[in-house]
Amino acid sequence: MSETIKSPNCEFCVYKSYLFESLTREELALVNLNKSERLFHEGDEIKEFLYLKDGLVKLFKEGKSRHEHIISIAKLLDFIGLLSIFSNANYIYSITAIEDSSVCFIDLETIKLIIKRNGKFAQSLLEKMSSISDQVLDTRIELNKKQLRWRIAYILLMFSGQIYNSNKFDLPISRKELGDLIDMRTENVIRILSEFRKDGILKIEGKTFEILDVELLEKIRELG
Amino acid sequence: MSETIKSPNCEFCVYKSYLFESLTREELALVNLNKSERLFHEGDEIKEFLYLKDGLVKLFKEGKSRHEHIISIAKLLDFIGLLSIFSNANYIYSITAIEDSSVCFIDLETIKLIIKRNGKFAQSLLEKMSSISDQVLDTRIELNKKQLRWRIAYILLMFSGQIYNSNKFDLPISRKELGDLIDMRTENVIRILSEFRKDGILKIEGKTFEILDVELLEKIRELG
DNA sequence: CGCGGCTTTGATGTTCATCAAGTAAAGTGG
DNA sequence: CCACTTTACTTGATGAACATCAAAGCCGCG
Repeated sequence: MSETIKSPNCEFCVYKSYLFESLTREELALVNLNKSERLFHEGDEIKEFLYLKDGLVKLFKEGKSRHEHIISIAKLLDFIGLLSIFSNANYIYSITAIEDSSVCFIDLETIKLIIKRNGKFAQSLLEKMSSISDQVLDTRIELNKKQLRWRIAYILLMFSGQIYNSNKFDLPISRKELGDLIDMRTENVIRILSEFRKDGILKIEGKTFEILDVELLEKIRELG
Repeated sequence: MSETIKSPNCEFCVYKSYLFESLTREELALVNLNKSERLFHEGDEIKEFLYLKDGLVKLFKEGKSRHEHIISIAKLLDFIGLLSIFSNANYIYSITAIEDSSVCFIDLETIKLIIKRNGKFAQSLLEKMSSISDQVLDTRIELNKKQLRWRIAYILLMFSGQIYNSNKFDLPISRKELGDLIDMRTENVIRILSEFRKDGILKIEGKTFEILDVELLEKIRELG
C-alpha cells in the first residue's frame, strides 16, 4: 500500500512554477490544505489528480479484450494524470507505479473549484492537456507506421535518454509490458533484443540493459 | 474559397446550450460580436476555432512522411476543432471540408479571454477536450489491433449510422482517403469492398454505397 | 518440490504491403 | 470537342513482416 508522508508547503515546492504560477496566494493556500504527498510502491494503483515528484508510473487503458494497453510511461514533471481526470469514457485510464514513486496529490474537488475561479489556471491546464494528448497521439501514429526494430530502438532510447539519462539502466517493466507499450508480441520483443545483442548494440543481463552503440541505435530509429 | 454569410445572433443559436450555456449575457454578447459564419466548399481549409453547423469535415495530421493521416471525420455538433487550438506541437492538426459545410467561427482571442474570465466555461472545454481526445485515442488503439475486414465494417457502419443515418449514402472521400482514415492501403480497401460486394453485404456503384446486410456487417465488427 | 509465470528460441502460417498492369474516369490544352 | 494526360480504381501475383504455436529452461514462491 501507499504511505502518506510529511508534506511540505506548496508555496515552496520546486514545481510550483510549472503549473501553479497563476494561482493567487489564497488559492495556493487552498491547494496546500487539500493536498497530500504519498509514497507509492511498485504495483500500487493511483487514482487521483496527481503530480509525480519522483519515480516512474505507467498510464494505461484496460481494453475490452484481455490485455491492457500501455499509453505512456511517465516520470518527473510529467503530468499524465490530466488525461484521466476529466475522462468519463467507457473505459478509463489507469495509473500504476512501476518504480517506487513519490507523488503529490490534490483533492479533485479542490482542483475543479480552482478551475472555476481562476481562468488563467484553467487555460494553463487546457494547454497542458492538449500538449499531452498531442504527444500521446503522435507517438501512437508513428508507432503503428514503423516496424519492430524501429519500435525497440525508440523505446530503448526513451529509457536511456529521457528517463534514466544513462546508457546503462534497469528496465522497470517486463518484456511483456514492453510489448504492450509499443504494440508487439512478447516473443518479438525478445527476438529483436537478441538481434541487437548479437549485433553488439546492446548488452543485456536480465533486467539490466546497457546500450553499447548509441549511434547505431539512433540510426535505426531515424531511418524508418 | 469560403464565403461569409449572414450570421444570426448567438443568443438564439440552437447550439448555444451545447457549449455556451455557462456564459454570462455579457460574454455571450462578446462572442456574438467576434464571430462569423461561413460556407466552406469541398477542399477548403479551415484554420480557426470553429463550430460545425452543417456539412462534413476531416481532421488530419500531415506527418513528416509524405502522406497525411486522417484522425477523424466530423459532422454536426462535433467539436473537433478543439484539439487544434491549444496545440503547439511540431506538426499540427488541419481541418478540411469534405462536403460543403457551414461553420460558425469565433475569434480565438475572444475565446481565450472568456476562458480566463469564466472558469465554468473553461471546465466545460476541458471536459469536451478530454472526451474528444479519449475518443480519438480509443479508436486508434482499437483500429490497430483489428484486421482489415473489421476496419472496413467499422467505417462503413460509421458513415451509415453516425453520419448519414441511412443504409444508402455517397461516400464523401476517395478510397485512398478511406485508407488513410483506417490505416490501410488503397488496394486493400478496394479488395475488401469487393469481397463484401460479392458476399452480398454491399452494393457499390462508384461513390454510392448501399449496405444490404447490416446485421452481418455488425457481426463482422463485433467479432474481432 | 512443483506450480505458474516470465523468458528464450525455433518452426509454421497468415495477413497484409508491395509490385505490376490494366481499365475507367476526370481534368487539360489545343 | 477531341486527343492527351493524369488521377482514381481494380485485380492478380509475390514476398516480407509479423502472429501464432510449440517446447524447453529459468526463477521465485507457497
